[in-house]
Amino acid sequence: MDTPHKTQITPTPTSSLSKFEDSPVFKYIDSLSPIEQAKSSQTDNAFNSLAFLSPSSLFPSPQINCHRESRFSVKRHHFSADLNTRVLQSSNESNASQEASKAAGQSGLYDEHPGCLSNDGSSKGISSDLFDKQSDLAVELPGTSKYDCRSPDDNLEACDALLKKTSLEVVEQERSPFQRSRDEWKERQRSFENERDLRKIRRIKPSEEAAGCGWVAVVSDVADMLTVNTSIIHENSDGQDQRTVDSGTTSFISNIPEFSLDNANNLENAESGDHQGSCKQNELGDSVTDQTSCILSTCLPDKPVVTDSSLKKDDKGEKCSQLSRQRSIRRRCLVFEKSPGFGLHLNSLPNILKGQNPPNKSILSSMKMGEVPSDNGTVVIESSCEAPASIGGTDADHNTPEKKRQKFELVEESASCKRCNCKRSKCLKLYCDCFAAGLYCIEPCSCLDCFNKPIHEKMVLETRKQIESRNPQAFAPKVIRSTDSVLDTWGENNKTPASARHKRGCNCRKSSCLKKYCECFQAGVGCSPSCRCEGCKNSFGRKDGCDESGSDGEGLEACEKNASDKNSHDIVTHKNAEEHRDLPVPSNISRLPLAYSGKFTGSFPHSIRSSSQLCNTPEHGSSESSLCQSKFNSNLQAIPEDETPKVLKHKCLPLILKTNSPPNSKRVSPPHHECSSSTAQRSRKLILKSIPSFPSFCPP
DNA sequence: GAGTTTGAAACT
DNA sequence: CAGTTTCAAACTC
Repeated sequence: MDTPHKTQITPTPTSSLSKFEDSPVFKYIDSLSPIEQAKSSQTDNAFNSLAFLSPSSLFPSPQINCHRESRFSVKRHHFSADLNTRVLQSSNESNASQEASKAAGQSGLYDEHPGCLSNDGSSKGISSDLFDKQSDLAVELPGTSKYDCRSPDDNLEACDALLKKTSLEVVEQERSPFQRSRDEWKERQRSFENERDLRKIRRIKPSEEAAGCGWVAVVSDVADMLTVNTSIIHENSDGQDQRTVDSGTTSFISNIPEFSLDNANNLENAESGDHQGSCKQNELGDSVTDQTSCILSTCLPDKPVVTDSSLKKDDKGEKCSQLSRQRSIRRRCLVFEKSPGFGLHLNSLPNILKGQNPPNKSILSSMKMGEVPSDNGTVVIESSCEAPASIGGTDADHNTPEKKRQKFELVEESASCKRCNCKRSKCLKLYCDCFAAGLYCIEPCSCLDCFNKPIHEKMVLETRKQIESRNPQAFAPKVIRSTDSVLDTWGENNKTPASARHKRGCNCRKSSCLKKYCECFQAGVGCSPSCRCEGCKNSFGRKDGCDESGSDGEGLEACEKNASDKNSHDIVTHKNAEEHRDLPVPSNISRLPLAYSGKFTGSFPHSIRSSSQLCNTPEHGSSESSLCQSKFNSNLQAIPEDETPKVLKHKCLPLILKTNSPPNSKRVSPPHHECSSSTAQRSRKLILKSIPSFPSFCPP
């Protein structure tokens, strides 16, 4: 780093020093310090150090973060203060910051080399360039004697010697105000380091790391910090790992929504390198994972994230396996902060069936119920076959560790399920499931030349905007739960589970709407008049009105009886639709598509529900879940609402709900496998009524 | 796993 | 808006 001094100052150390001492600035500083002239070099060093810092560096202004994440800027301080007070006091603290400094120093890359931070140097780099500069400068300070000396004369050795000499003298003296301020500055810089490291977590990209930017070290530092965070996690006195993240941690977590999967993986990898073999993977692993999951769930701001207690395992062995599973959830979701309404989109339910037949228990158990606000603003209460029972269930049922664990697994799956194999679209078109779902591609994806990654955030956002400009509904849920009025329009006979319908309808010509080529079928909904399909035989409901779902077989005879085949579905009519109304129907929640490009976001409070919260409806016995499994496989019809399309495709069920974002492309509604299976009585139709908790998304 | 089919998305 | 092309998932072998 060249400094002005370098060019302005004469080459000889002596002359430069003397000139410095003669300078007005030096005199001024000197006048402020009781240090005698003889120790001016010390002062000089200090001066040089600080001289390179802009006032804003010392006194960061809020605008530092103004580019992005106002949330962050607000909460950051919280975290900073919290973390710093805890971290800085810990014995590890110095290591973390020192290593961070070291890493930065070794790489020699600061923000003057934005490339190391963000490949595009724009989207992310821009947002926090200022901050990074400040913090980077701060990082340099601690070990900057050499650096400082370099400015005037580039004679490092001379400066070192001088510094040593003067420092020895100064140590004995009363610290000057200037020194005190310097100490304060150092402290502040540590704070910055911490924050900067945290921010860097978000921006590190694998390629950059590979480029030797030393990010591994930084990540490692971050890991340390995250580990420290675990201290914030409280454990039950009984030793059970019932942890909860305190508000501070939560804030922090929510402040780094862009914690990328890659980063997380790197972090994890780096860590596992050291501790591999031991499932101990420690707290860092847990911490990171927990936080990551929190991040996922906290893509919705302003709500505390309660990590599911299931995350904590009783035994380490389980922890290990869990960690490996958790790896899969470390997926960064698109957070379109700049575009109101965008957000984490977990709506796109992953393929539930694919590769998982029958769905595992965890999934099934998690599909208990949920509510989904549909586009039209109605809230669809998702119910499972067990819904009725669950309603009368007890909290105890779902609070068991096992239940929690299942829920967590579900979250993992939901977050990691989506994947694509795009080869030409660069994952920036709706062809890409991940992109369409508002998710970044992750490791499991087999895409080529993928641009749908956090490092290309800007491009992703732009592309998204472009697509939306063409079709504002492009990212809106394709399948919506119809309102009663709409249902009327569609006709009684044509109601599919939950009266859901594909918004645009399908256009099938050869598949007879009996294969997943058909979006309606894939979504588990019947075809509607809006479909232009030919020879529709959609087992969920034909567009001509023939509907197998015909309660209790009424329409079965009239229609082709596919009921017997795997695609036949018993639509369970919920006799007690009213019961659903009694369920805790959060006005702001449910399985909303987490990424929604709509403009309705504003109408929804930012709120997050933890998976446990989401599933706070009494859960049903696993036995029932089992009963439903087989059924579920073949019919996802019970999936009430809006979108289920991807439910069929992926085996993930999102438990993470983001309410404030209205439906994004693929909204996920937990598949409600109806458990009508086991008994005749269960074949009753489940009629899911919408609950007008929300203002209508769609203007009349 | 490779090739084919299919229909949505994108383009003209 | 319709026709065509592109694309990736679904499907088949």
